[in-house]
Amino acid sequence: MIGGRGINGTEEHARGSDRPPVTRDLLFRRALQIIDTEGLAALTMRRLAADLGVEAASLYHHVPNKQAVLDGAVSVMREAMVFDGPLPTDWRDIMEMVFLRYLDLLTAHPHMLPLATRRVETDPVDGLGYLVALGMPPDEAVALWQSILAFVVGFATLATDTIPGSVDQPPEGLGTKLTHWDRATARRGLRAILVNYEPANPAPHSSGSS
Amino acid sequence: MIGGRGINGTEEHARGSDRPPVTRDLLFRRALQIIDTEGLAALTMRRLAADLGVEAASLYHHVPNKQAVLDGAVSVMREAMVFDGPLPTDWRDIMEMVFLRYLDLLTAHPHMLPLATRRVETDPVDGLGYLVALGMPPDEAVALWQSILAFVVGFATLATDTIPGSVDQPPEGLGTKLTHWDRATARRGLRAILVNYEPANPAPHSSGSS
DNA sequence: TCTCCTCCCTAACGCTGTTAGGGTCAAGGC
DNA sequence: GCCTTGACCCTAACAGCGTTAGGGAGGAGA
Repeated sequence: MIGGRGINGTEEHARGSDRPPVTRDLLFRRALQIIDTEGLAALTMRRLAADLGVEAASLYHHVPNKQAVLDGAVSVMREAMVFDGPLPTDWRDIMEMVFLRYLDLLTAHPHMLPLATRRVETDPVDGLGYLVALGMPPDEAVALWQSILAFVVGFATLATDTIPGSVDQPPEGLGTKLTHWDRATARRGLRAILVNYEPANPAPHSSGSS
Repeated sequence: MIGGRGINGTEEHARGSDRPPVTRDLLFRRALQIIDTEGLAALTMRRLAADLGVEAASLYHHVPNKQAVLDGAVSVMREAMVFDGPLPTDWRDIMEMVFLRYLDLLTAHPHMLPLATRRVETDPVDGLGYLVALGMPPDEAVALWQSILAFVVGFATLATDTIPGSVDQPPEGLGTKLTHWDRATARRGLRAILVNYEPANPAPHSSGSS
């Protein structure tokens, strides 16, 4: 290599016309793409840099360290958590919709799971305020929130981690069923947890995106 | 270093009297110890070897690769999942006890979580047979099993991953509560899922260790 | 005694994240 | 017009990682 940029562009590009300029956002999106298609281990700084037509050290101009890249990828993934259409009126239906969507998001990006569980984001907390607004005592709201989130995260984790054949001696043909994680099972568990909690005044309340 | 073993024992040890001989079992236990006390990243082959008074390459005489070390550490951790005393009679109480114990185990070894969720082990499957023996349809038993396991794994994951301060703008002092994962909340969620399922004949049935 | 086998060693491979230090080019002040 | 500044990227290198090749020391059995 005789100096990357000089190879296919000496001066006809105004600071990079042969390749799109590296930005934080593009960097994060490429990272998510690599993780999704090739797994978490495939994302190295050199690999990501090569994808962007740049050397590894150059990434540190845009980002302090690799962890920032991973966090950025999580943020990009979370962008899909918006709700455009009309929301259901029943608060339990709303909760179910939101968290099933979250489950779908996690299962759509299975390799992102170890990163996604690293922190609870702002947005779900807004939904927590929604529960309190419905008249649910704060302690109750937190308990419900944690329970549902735990169920969804655990379900997504096991659904993507449980590789077929990992269950030794499945009793009586239950093996194939055990490695198949049905969305209907998740919905049922979600409802089971939801019916266990009751807000004081479950009034229809318009809540924005979550 | 001028040759590890030669330093403090030239021939007065019959194949190692100054240090305990390296065995697979000891290797796994040391690995678990390191992970528990210093985190998953601290466990390197060189570090583990140094702990055992040996060089890194020597570990490959006992173990094919690092993954085997991690799997071994998981097995050692799982040894604590035995139940000596008399079991409850109600099948839901049994399930609750077993899975709360599992939750305690996971929270006691927080750094092991990414490894523990990698595969579903044989033992829980035995418990699954117990549900079927109680007259629960296989599909129902699997769904219940998956739901409970998902809840416990998710709860443990979030309880250990949610670092204080990671929640941005917690509404009205709920922040501290959100990062505190109460065991009572877990028990409540567990019951909520359990009451959603019903075996045909919930007869008391002596089940061994799980 | 000789041989085999177990157990450990040194040395090295290619890979990782990260830092230091320098070069090149567009933009902005005079 | 020039000259300086700063954004952006480079090469080179560091220590550490998992892993492999090849060899040496010493107990066990023929």
